[in-house]
Amino acid sequence: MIREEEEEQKMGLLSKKDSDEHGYGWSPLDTLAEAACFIAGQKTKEEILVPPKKRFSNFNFLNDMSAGPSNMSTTPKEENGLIIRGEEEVSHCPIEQVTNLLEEYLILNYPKKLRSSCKSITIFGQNLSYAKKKRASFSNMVSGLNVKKDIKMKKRRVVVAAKNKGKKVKFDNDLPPPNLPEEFKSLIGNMNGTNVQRLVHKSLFESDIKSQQCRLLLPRQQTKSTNFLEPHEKNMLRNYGFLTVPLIDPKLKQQEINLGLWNPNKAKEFYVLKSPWKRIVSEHGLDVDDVVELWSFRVNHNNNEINGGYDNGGQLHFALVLVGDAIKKGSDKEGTTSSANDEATPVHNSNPGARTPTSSSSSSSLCYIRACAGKTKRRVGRGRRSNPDDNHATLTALNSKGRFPRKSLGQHYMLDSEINEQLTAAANVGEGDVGLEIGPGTGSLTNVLISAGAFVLAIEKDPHMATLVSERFAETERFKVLKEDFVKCHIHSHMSSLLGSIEQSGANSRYTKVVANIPFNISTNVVKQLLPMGDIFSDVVLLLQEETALRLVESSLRTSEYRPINILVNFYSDPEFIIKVPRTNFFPQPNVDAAVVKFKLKQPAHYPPVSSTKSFFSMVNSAFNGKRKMLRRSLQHICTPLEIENALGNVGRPSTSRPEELSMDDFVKLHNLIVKV
DNA sequence: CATAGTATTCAGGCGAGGTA
DNA sequence: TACCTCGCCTGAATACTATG
Repeated sequence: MIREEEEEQKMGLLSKKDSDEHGYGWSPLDTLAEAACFIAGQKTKEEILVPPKKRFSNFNFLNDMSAGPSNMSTTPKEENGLIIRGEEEVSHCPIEQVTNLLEEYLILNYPKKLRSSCKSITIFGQNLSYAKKKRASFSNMVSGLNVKKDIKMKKRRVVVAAKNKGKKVKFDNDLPPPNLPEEFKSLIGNMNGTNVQRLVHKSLFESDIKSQQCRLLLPRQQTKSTNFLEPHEKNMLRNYGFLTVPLIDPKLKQQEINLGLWNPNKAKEFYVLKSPWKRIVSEHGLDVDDVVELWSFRVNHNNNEINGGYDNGGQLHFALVLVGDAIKKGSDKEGTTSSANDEATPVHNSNPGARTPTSSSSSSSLCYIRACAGKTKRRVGRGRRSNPDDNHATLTALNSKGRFPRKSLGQHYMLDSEINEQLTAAANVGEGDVGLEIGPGTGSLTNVLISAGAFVLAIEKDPHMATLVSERFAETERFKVLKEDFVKCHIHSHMSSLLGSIEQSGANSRYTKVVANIPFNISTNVVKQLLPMGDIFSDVVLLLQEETALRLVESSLRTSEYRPINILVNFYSDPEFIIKVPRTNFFPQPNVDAAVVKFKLKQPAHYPPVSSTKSFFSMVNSAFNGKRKMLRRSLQHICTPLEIENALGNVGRPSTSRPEELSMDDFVKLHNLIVKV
């Protein structure tokens, strides 16, 4: 037990019984009602008007407000307070007595932990001038009880108040005139930036700097007057809580930052800058009292081609500018200088033809919302049917489960239903086919597969997403989901049981196919696992990292990319590169582009003729283990160098061959010759 | 216009959930 | 399990406003 509580027990203020009695199911409202009963004398709690209220911190004890104190100039709103009505003892009770009684009651009846929860009780009495003087938070009343923690809290507050003295954020427009540094003007001009405006001018506070908090609160007064967001951006923020926006940092380096919204859809919405704000703070050595300005501007204004026809406002960008001493600090950290003395002037296409490398990188890393929203709108414009799995639906589905894509699971959700259709088309999925989907996520691809007439078995590792997708397709009998890790599960037995149940239902399955958007980090493992399953699958269509896709499909002899996986791919399948898929189609956006690859699986009878696939791939792996070694050396554990040289001669290769010089057919022949030996 | 009560603002606290 | 990140909540400071 902590020392404070021991002391309180000695004083008879706290007992374990109290703690148990009030530790559960207690509410500040109950306490206040009971305290009011105590003060009022005879009343029971039920007789006291308790207005419905969520926030309990500002209860006003008002004596007989129905009559209304004669000198009360503004009528308090009932919902703000707990009102004790009509009792003589209260209405005529001197205010100091009310205070004392309240204090006495709470000390006697509630342990410290609970007392500290009703900190702010504003007390009004008939003598209002006295009441105002006496207007102190209850925490201050309690802090006079020699309770260490409360004294400490009080001291801390005094320190904070002293620190902030004189620099409290002004609520009016008493801000210095906007003054965008020349280098920012120039850069924004090069990006064809328009609608340049200062959103926020702010001295940094502890909460903006503290590493635990990782955020910059944007004063509401300043942001609400600027109207810097377009309606669809506001909607996205309200629905999903954040928006990724390209930011020019004080070193003119471009990065992305998340703009968050607190208290969405409530009267008091706040904008905050989130990740990677913490990194910006440390990179620029920002500290309390440093002054920063956040500017916003739009790029690609009226450029429907780039904006996907979504709107004419252009893509939102931010610029973070250091002001005053912060500039020096920032430049000291960087070792460069900057000036910020010019008058702010609007930047309007000062250099329309020029696009800096920064700006081009910006367009390649459009914030996900804009990139994907643009696509959706464009499709609608072409008159295509609206799809239930557009970006909005995908994000809504995630939001409905309170999910954010997990990096540990490599989750990147496809936002473009057209890509899902192309995946399905590549596998030529039709009526009666059986599809295996790995990682269905929100079910956007699943939906396309089912619509194409397939029975779908989905394997989902994330239990939340498995629940989501099973709820979504609860109506259909063509769908089954397994909460398993594909890499570890026995896919053969699952497929057998599914095929069995389909046959029992009287349906005839034509082909079994794999169609999946899999996490990039497990793609090679999945490929290795799937391709040898020509006995159950006819086609495997995967969305892979573009580099992986190219390596699997197009790696040629004598290149550093030529590896055992290429032998495996060609041994078991005929691979085909279908299309490239830009990274902007995913949420969250990965750092690489993707591509659709189709593997037409060979039937086991059509595999290259080797006596044993196990010994064949063992030999291939041994050969590539010593990639720079000649085969006669790296395979000498199988047979003698002379025999290997002879075998290579029979294959038509020089005796000094290295593994990257042999095709899959050459390896097959070599294996068969060595095995014969 | 002065006064005093109410409303608003926002820095800082802190707990919850996610991640390494 | 410790650390990170997020976002709601609290309360002091300040602005607003009704009244005489």
